[in-house]
Amino acid sequence: MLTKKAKYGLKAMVHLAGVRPGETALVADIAASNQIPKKFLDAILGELRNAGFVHSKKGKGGGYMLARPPSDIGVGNIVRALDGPLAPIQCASKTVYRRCDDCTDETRCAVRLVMLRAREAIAEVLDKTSLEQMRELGESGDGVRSLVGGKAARQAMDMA
Amino acid sequence: MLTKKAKYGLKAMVHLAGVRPGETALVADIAASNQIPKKFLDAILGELRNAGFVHSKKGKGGGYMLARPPSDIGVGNIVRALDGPLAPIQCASKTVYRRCDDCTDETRCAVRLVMLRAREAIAEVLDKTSLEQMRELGESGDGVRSLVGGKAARQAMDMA
DNA sequence: ACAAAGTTGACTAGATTTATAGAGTAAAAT
DNA sequence: ATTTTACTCTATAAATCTAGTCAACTTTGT
Repeated sequence: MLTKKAKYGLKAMVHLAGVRPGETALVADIAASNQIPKKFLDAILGELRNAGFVHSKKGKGGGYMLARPPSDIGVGNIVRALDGPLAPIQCASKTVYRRCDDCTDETRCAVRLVMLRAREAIAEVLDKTSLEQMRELGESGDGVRSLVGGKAARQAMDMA
Repeated sequence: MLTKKAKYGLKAMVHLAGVRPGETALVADIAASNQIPKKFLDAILGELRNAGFVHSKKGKGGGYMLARPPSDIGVGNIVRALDGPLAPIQCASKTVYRRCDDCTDETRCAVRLVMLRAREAIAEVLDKTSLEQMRELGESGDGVRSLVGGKAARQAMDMA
């Protein structure tokens, strides 16, 4: 299970992917339109800033914006920044591997071997979906006919 | 991330799948050979008993045993019993679905739509692996190679 | 230049869940 | 009755989630 931190963070990133490039969004607005506790979102966006995913600006006209185009940001990496490794257990993680204290022979741990496969499956979805693609999923309203049909819709939006 | 409860529970179930049918295993033995805090394992096995996965017997010669043959027990269902739904967020769960408080239009929530796919991927692995198969993975020792067999799998091993 | 208003950022605190330990109770076998 | 084992209840430390207060910075109005 994702923590609420990651869930809120992903929602905020989708929101930021929806503002016109160069413009900013206020924490208060992101919080209101996504029903996220504002102070919690403050902290979350702070972490995302430290991780280099977003830039912030104080004062009037300030707010948050994406640091890179949403097509360059992988969903999996957002989750990693907020919740840590995708792997169900840390000894099955590729990015932040750490040995289990309770395992003598890791290469024969049945739980780890299954969770390696689960990690692979999760990463296959989350690392191959960009923030832009995730946002398009929500726009089209249906998850099944997804990645191909969304691009034209996005370009239409940008023109408007 | 799985909680330690689920991780320990899975290890205990693998252990139980390894005792000869009809025989029991002691909590103390399971705890010792898997480096699990005994009292915690007590509680975990209690939950697994309430969920119908294992039977227990008190007194001398007592202990725990599987309630069904390990080929009839899905890994996903063990995880569900201990940690709840497999889905990264509850609104993406099929077994224990619950609406998000913070979502107005669920069918257009980008986060949910991505997590539905992640859930599908996780369930594909965990629900199609039986406890018996999981245990066999650990027995063969080079489970990664024999399962996936590819270059990526070998690299994952190398990191460990 | 200065004050005021808007906005992020940092620090503290309480409520809830997770992870662990201890002490003792209940049942079953000998 | 004694021993062996599962089971229950309580308690503590850490992490998660949320709210509140105040500080730091940036623009705008005068």
